[in-house]
Amino acid sequence: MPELPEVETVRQTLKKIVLGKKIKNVIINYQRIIQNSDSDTFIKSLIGRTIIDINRLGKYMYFCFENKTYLISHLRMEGKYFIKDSSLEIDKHEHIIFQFEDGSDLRYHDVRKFGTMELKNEDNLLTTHPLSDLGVEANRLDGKYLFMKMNNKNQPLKTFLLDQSNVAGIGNIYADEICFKARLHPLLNVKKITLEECEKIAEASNEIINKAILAGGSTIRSYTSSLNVTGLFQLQLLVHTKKGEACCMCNNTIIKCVVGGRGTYLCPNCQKLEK
DNA sequence: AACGAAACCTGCGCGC
DNA sequence: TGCGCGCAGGTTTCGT
Repeated sequence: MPELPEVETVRQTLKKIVLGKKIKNVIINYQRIIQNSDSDTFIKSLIGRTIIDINRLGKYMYFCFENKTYLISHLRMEGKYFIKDSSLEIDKHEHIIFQFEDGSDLRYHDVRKFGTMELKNEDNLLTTHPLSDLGVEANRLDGKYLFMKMNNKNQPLKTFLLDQSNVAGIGNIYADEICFKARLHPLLNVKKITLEECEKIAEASNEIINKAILAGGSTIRSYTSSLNVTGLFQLQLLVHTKKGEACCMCNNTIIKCVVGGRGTYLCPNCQKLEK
């Protein structure tokens, strides 16, 4: 469940529950989720730590501990967190389990095992990959920034928007919605995009992402939701998942195509390649 | 620099 | 019921 609004929702919900909790033990059932550290080091670094904050940049969430160490977590396609009593049986998809001193667990659940976790310290948190490579947050864009980033690039608009070093936090759902709101074709080459159009893209992104955060993100195609929180922004989606339906602006039929290998929804009448 | 395809994984829905 | 295929909200890597 992972674009900016969904990760932000997880962050806010999780923060209310785990702030101040102290880690008693960590269980790793699938090692590959841990990046740049062996299981032993990972576990030893976390035992005794108290969570004092949870922050987010783009789709990366990070836990802050009292000794100025950090744990970056990326949910990728299907990562979720659950809080459970430590005595409850461990689900086969619960790969990393943080056991707190109060008897509760924070369990990382990931059917496809694509998610990642990485330990950082105060010195390298923001200055090394991945956080050092992120562009501006998808709800804090301005046209001049986008226009500058597009300079000398030769690629489709959607590909540009999905590149996290250009804009942090946009994924496949919101990329489609932003292109539609800006009335631009996802395949439109960024070298043809004007400053004025960049202003429209920035405005569309800021508005859509902020509305989605307020709605708790989107829940599509997922039966269980992280922390039992189900977003409602899918009710406000205008093109994504709407193949065959009527466009809300012009009544033409929404089509589905492929851009950069990703399923892409658009209105061929509102979003024309040639103007 | 840019593209596609493959890789990392599992599960679901579909047509036969 | 079973099987194979395509698809999935992400990112990295590799070959052209």
